[in-house]
Formats: sequence, C-alpha cells, structure tokens
Amino acid sequence: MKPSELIDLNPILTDRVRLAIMTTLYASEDPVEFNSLLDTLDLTKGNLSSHIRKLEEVGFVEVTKEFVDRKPKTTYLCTAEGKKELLSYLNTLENLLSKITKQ
Amino acid sequence: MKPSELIDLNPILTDRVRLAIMTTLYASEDPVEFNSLLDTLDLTKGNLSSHIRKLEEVGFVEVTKEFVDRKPKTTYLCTAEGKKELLSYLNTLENLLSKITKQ
DNA sequence: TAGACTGGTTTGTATAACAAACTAGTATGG
DNA sequence: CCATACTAGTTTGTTATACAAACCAGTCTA
Repeated sequence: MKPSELIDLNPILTDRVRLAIMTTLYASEDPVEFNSLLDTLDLTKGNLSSHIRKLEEVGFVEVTKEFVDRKPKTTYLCTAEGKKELLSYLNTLENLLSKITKQ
Repeated sequence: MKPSELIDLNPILTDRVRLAIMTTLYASEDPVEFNSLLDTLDLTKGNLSSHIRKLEEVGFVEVTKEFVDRKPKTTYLCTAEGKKELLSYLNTLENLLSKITKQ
C-alpha cells in the first residue's frame, strides 16, 4: 500500500455525501426512500438528487420509481457492485491506517 | 457512527491527491522535497503546487524554502495538527468499515 | 551569451457540488 | 370547482475545486 495508490481510489466514493449515501444504502436491507435520505443526511433536495444520479450512472445504486396512494415514490437500493466498491474503498483506507500507525 | 457523521469528514482530506500527500509526509521523518512528491505521486507541478498550498493554508503542512547550491529548494513537513487530523479522518472511515461489515 | 534546465507559481479551463427555482401532480378549503 | 398549499422530486444557474498549460526567476552548459 503505497501513498501513490491512493490516487487510484474511486473518485465517486471520495465525496463525503456520496459516501454517506452509499453507507446508508449498504446498511439497509430494504429500499430507502428519497425523503428518508434527505432527513438522515440533512441535504437539500437538489443536492441529494444529483449525487444519487451519479451513483446510479456508475451502477452503484438501483433506482425504483412507483406510485403509492397515487403519489410518486422513489426508492434506492445498493447494487452488488456498489457494495463491492464501497468495501474496497474502505479497505484501502483501513490498510493505509494500519500501515502508518503500526510502529 | 451514523452515516450522517460522514458529512463532517474534513473536506481537505477527502481529496485523493491531498490524502496521498499527507500520507507521504506523515510517513517521513525528514522533510520531503517538491520533486520527490512529484515523482512518487505522479502529478503535474501545478497540481501538486496548488494542493500543497491548501494543506499549508489549513496548517497541515509546514513549508520551508531555502537555497542549496544556489538553487531553490522547498521542503514539506507534516505538522502535529496534520497528523492528528489524518489519523482522525482514517479512524472515522475504519469505524465505518467495521460497523458495516460486522453484520 | 544563447539555449536548455531547475524549481517551482500563476492563470485559465473544465468539472463538480450545491441551492434556488421550477415542474407535475395531489390534497384541502371556501 | 377554483385557488391555495403541499409532496416528491428534477432542472438550471452559480460558486468552488481540480487540473494542466503557460509562465517566471534563476542556474548550468556549450
């Protein structure tokens, strides 16, 4: 684990907001609603929307749109690849930590 | 460790390049030269220069400029606060990892 | 002493993050 | 019904950031 390898970290996940979104989705078995994310992460709707869009574009998040009680309801789920990449990202940083702290 | 706390991650350190710089400096007892960073991290000079500037502005890196053999020589050292913040940053992510992996 | 090299910094550009304004539809009140 | 307010987001415009190209001051070399 050389510092230069950090440059290879997935840029999608380096953003704090997207990391928080991914973590939330990772931790949930069930699909998570837009407003739920909005509450727990305390973002504006536009900001959340655009981050989610990016995560969807790279295939880390699966978006489902349906109508419930005649109202639109959008939910998000972490894909297998998203989980894999999140773990990989965090593992890289954990390795780094243990490298620089041990002795 | 809630996902929402990720939003508090120090934005200075979320950047991959700055994380790599800080790690390199953290690991070195001695001051590190500009060109050394340039080589190990494979960046352009302008890019490295501006990232270093930011790290200096927030007090994570100490910059020393001197002349050696009549040529300018700039070296960088990780400050105590820089070390503290780097560890804190990595610890936060490690906690997150252990949280989401221990089912 | 002209041209190339060193060790950076400044400047311009493309991308990214963010919030404000907007859209489409639903519920509520008079 | 018609207007007003609310829900559930998306689009658009602005600000900030990352990056590389161009630049600069000084040194070395032929």
